[in-house]
Amino acid sequence: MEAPFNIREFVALVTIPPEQEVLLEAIPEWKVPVYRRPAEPQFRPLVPEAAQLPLDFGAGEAPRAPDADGTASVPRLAPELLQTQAFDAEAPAGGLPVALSATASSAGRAAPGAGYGAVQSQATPAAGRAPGLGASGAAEGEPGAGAATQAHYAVLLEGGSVLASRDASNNGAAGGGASGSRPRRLFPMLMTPLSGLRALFGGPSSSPAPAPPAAPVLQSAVAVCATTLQRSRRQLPAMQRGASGEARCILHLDLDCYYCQVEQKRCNIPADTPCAVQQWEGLIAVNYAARAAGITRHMRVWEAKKHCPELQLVHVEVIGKEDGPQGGNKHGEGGTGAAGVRDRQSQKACLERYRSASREIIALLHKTAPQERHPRHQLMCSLPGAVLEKASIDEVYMDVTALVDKELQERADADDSAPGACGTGDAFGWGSIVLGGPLDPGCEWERRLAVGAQVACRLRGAVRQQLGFTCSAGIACNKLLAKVASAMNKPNQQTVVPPRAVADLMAELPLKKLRNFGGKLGAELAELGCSTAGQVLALPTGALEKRFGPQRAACITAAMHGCSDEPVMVRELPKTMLAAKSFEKTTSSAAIARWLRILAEELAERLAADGAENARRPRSLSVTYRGSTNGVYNPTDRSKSGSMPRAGKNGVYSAEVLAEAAAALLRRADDAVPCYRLAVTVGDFTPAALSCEQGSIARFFAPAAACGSDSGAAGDQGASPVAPAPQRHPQPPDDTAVHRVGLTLAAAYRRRASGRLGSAAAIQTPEC
DNA sequence: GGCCTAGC
DNA sequence: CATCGCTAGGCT
Ligand SMILES: Nc1ncnc2c1ncn2[C@H]1C[C@H](O)[C@@H](COP(=O)(O)OP(=O)(O)OP(=O)(O)O)O1
Ligand SMILES: [Mg+2]
Repeated sequence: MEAPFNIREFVALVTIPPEQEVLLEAIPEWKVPVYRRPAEPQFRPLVPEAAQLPLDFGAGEAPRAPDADGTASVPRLAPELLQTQAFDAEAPAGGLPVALSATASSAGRAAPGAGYGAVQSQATPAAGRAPGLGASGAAEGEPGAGAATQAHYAVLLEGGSVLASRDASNNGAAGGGASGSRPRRLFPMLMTPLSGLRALFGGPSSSPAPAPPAAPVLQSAVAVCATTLQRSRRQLPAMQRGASGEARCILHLDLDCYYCQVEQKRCNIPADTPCAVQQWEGLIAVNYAARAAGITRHMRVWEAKKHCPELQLVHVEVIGKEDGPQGGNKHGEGGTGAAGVRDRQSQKACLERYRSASREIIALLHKTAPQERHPRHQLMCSLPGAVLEKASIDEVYMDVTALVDKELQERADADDSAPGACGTGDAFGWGSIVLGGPLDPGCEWERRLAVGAQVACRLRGAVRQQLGFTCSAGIACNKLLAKVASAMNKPNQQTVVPPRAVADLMAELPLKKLRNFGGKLGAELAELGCSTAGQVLALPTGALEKRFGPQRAACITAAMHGCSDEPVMVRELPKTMLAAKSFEKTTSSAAIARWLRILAEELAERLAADGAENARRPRSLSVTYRGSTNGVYNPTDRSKSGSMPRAGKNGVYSAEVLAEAAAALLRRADDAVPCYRLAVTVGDFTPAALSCEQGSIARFFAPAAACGSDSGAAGDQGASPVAPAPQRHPQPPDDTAVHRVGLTLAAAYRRRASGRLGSAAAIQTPEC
């Protein structure tokens, strides 16, 4: 479990007498080599939902909601800069500085104390859950109300304890014209005292003992840093914002002809020889050399051979004993190309090779762009490195916003004033292709994307060099565009989408290339005469609403613009696991039982490995079958589900038990026979103790209990082939039909909208 | 719980 | 005909 980001553990306090604002201005900013982003200085709250968290650490301050328009009446940032005390050159043991806080109040009443999220919820979904500086971490002795204007400033450190607390009153400190009421705010901070020291006083980073700086100078550096970060995240075009309103940098990585690469590596087939992976008679992956010969996925083997006789074919691994009626789970496979012992009638495909390679890739990505702060590289606040979402067996999304911040901060720290080196990352000779022309280092968003491109390059280099796989990447401000981009230049390339290129990109973009629009939803839009996103946008007003309703219409329109605030979710583990086999029609219950057994064997094996690796076990089990309705083949799968049977002694499931439980579920179906396909699925994982033994031994102790809970009446009927068949006919798309298209899209929007209004914490739930 | 859409 | 095998998520 990742420890959620938590502004807690340490706090140093700063007093900022108003008159010191003048002093601040006297410090030429160019001398403060912090990462500074040019942006217009209007204030908006960073994270509206976070504003409602109990962030106050001044006693008695009540959380305050933002104004109706989502903004809050916070004046300029200037005052937070300044004079410090108790700000040690040594990083305190409890953590690193993560935020600046400033509270001010005018005479007589406590500051409203609105807390603004000190962390971006995008980059750190967990932050929503962190109580921030809850009452528990409250500073002592923050009286809040005073006679004159008071200011309370703090540097918040990780963790939670409050080291000290200090107020500044207008009177006491110095005359300065007092400003009025200033609600408290928090600013994410990108540097620690140490980095600030080095940045300011030029000690080589290896220098053991940097000279302590004058506290005020240091503080202003810290504050400028925070300020610039703050500014850069305000007032973004909708397209660039996440749900939090912050700019993001999103990568989409997609392995090139994935299964082919796995097999070519395994079988030592050179990349430039035409190669395809077959599953029985169909191709499921085709490498680029073979694509050049016109071979495509879903081609039949004979067809492909016709196009390209020298095509190297590799069959996916198959399991299950060939032909014999018993299931002995022997892993067989058909060599590189030709003679393999494989029998479609008795064996099933096994995709474990690709799953396991996928896990390695994910692990490497995770390692290369760590989610946690580097232990030695403590110069940063503990914003997480990257959020990784496994989107399929060969794709990931990564939110590298925090990494980009970090990189830019480090450049600033190093006074690496080589703005020209806003390179697109060419370390490996895999330059990015930038839509709409080269990136402009003068544009902050493009600069950020350039850093994202470098990160992508680094990640691809790691995958290439350490695992031998090439992949392509898209770099953009949201998932939608990043995915479009990653597919635009393949193989082994990456594509950047700067905001200025989006309109042109979308204008011509075929709908099929947009996630969620490749199916029936896209087909319906095609019925309206649209084949590109631009054409959808050109539809007469009301046309979309008429067809899809206002909600879905709004979602569709946003997508057509290239807008999406869908967050990159922390997801690296599968939520369900299934084994499936389709076969020729069978009415034999022995054959069905045998298939169930083979499926269960595979599943049991995978489950054991997963349990050992991830300390979890599934609670639900379901059987999917394809049968007939009214005696005629029905291509629509149906399913029966129940709860998992009890695991064996060591938490390991035996294939027998699994198979029997599946069979019991199937018995509850009256239309499963004749049967054309079976699948067994497990899911609903829950934490479980690690099993100490690997599955082989536990097989001995198969608890006889069949189906765990419900369905005590397992012995119900089996036959009655001609059942009442309550099924409808294949529905013509008339007006009365349920209109299910585009629901996913709309639901995601609603979810985030409610997140903004209600509990921000609910948006992301942790992995089990 | 069961079915549907969308994707790789 | 129904290309296979697999995953995620939505609605009722
Ligand atoms: N319909 C399918 N049935 C079975 N396996 C599939 C299917 N589609 C894709 N796969 C598998 C094989 C692919 O190598 C892998 C990744 O898919 P995908 O990324 O779409 O293509 P690809 O990785 O083969 O080529 P590309 O270079 O275009 O990404 O998933
Ligand atoms: Mg791919």
